Amino acid sequence: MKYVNLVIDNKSDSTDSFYTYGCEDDSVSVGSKVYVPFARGNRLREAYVMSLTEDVGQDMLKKLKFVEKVDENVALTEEIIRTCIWMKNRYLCRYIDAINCFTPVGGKAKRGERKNPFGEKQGEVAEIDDLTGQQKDALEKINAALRVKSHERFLIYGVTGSGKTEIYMRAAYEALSAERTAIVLVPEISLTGQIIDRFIGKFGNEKIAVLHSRLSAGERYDQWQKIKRGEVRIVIGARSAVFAPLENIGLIVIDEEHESTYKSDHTPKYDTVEVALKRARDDAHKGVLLLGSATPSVVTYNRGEEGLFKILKLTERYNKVQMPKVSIVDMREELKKGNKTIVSNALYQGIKHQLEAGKQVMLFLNRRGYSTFVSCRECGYVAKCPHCGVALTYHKKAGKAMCHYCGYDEPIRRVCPECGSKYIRFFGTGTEKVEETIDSLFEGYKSERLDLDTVKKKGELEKKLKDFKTGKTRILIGTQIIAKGLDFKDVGLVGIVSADISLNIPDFRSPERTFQLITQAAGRAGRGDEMGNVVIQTYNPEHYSVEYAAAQDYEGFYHMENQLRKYMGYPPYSDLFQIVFMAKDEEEARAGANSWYGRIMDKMSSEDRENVFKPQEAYMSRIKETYRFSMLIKCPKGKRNTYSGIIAAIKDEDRKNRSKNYTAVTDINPYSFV
DNA sequence: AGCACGCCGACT
DNA sequence: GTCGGCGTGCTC
Repeated sequence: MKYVNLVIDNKSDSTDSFYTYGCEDDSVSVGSKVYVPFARGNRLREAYVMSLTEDVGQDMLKKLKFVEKVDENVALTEEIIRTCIWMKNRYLCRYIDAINCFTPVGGKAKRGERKNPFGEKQGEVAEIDDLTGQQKDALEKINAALRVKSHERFLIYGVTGSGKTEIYMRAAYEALSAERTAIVLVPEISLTGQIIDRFIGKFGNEKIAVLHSRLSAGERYDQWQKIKRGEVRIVIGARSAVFAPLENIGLIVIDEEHESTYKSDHTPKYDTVEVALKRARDDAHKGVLLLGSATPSVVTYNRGEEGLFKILKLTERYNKVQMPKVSIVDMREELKKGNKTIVSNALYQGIKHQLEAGKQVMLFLNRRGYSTFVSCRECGYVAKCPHCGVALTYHKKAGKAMCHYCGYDEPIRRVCPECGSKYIRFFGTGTEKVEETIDSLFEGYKSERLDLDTVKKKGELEKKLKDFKTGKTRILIGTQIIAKGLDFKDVGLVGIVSADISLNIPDFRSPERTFQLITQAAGRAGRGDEMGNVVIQTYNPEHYSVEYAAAQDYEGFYHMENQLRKYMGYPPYSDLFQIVFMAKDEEEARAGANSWYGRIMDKMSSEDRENVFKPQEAYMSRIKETYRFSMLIKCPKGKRNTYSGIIAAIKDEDRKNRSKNYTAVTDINPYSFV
């Protein structure tokens, strides 16, 4: 007879704690999935064993109930349970939210084997002449850590086309040779078929499993069981694959580590890089964490400089392919010359030249965010918050320009405060407009548009990409969806229609995203033998992120941006806690936000209070009839536990209070603040 | 009395 | 989240 501490699979905050049950089944241990009678109805509930207890008190014994059934198919490991407890504290979610990340949700009894999700794919065996010297050095360091089975972290900073994938594959090979396993994470499964092909080509079909959110419940269950039974040694997938139930993990690769898709946007709002690090360093694995990017996030690179990651640089392109030639077009000059369209003369001439020479063209417009910003068409002035340095957002109803961080607002100006012109405009352009303009300018050349709406239809994306690959489509217009990882040999020109849209999103990461977008997009040009061309159109040609991107100088950008982050106290020098309050009734949401603000201020030291910003109406203040208020807390380095503790304590107060009519959702270091 | 409904509170 | 318990108030 033993006692087990369980977490009940109950979607409620108020039952988010351990319950002690008696257990007579010897096979039950930490990580077991069991069924227990719960609450008055004693209905059988799913539950997970979090820890074992030797003894329980007398009063507890009186009400003690017993484990009734064990589910042997879904046993988690102790390492997984440790990671779940860590996730609960780090992301302020429920235990069960963390546990559900690791379980094969929707795992119903299966009706025969489903077909392999790879289909008849045989994989591609890429012909690698030899590794470059830089690749060899990097690989040798990674393999050395794998050989002695010590936990180490590496960041490969390698320019586009420098051969990072080849290093991932060889490191995975080393891990497998030592009878260990590997996880390979990619930002978007549908766009990374190339990596999967190459892994299958090297390791074969049977050793690899694929995990991502687009699998059906049954497919997911099959993959999960295959991994659990030890039949596969490598798991490739999108962010949720970091939860693969592998044992003896030697290597976790995160390709394009800077990508926003690694931050989960629903509960639990985890950061994949952090979870991967937590798992890799666990004594059960002592694995190597390997991040790769051509444009590492400022946070990761800073951690590298601080010694938390070993930085491995790959500065040469494979086969000595030249970096593209980049030019910046000042759109203010275009306006002065009387060109009011979104295509500058330089871009027009560039496209024309490429099309006539039989080459292809890619055009990017990052229309992310609905945020309309306020700008002067004559001088490029953008209304910014004097306290936060981020662009102010136009609020039509209030007739004001507002800051989403601190709540500062100012009236909409009719006249530009910089140059006095009357050409103050609210910007917000989409890819459709670009398509329309391009089609009228280049009649007879087939163009296609690719953005989020297109990806939603299954098969549509693949078809459009195929048409471009075969040359049927000559001009591809898209959002950042087409900026990542795609490899087309005949693209002679990449045009960035407007660098300003991403630059002016009211977020401290805007310069970083702009730099990444331009660099990634530019990397699509000239992948074949000839040097490619890139044209960047902007109203901010002197902005450091545009200049450094045009110069293809990551480290220059990093040092500039890092200084600014330090000065402003943004990540990596702080963690940003965002708390969103939601309710059907506007006043309930407002009251909840104000109550939290008051209680947080009460619990904070006077020095910490200045890091708490007053709650305000969220930018999207009403979604689906739910009102939203949001609050931001800037948590300085080293105070994370203190601040998390305060928030957890307030959640606890709320847990017991049934009269509250709002929901508070915490997001630590959210991807987007709008 | 008998029942429908809604609120409350506890869940090991 | 979800259930049973219990009070209220309506109808027979």
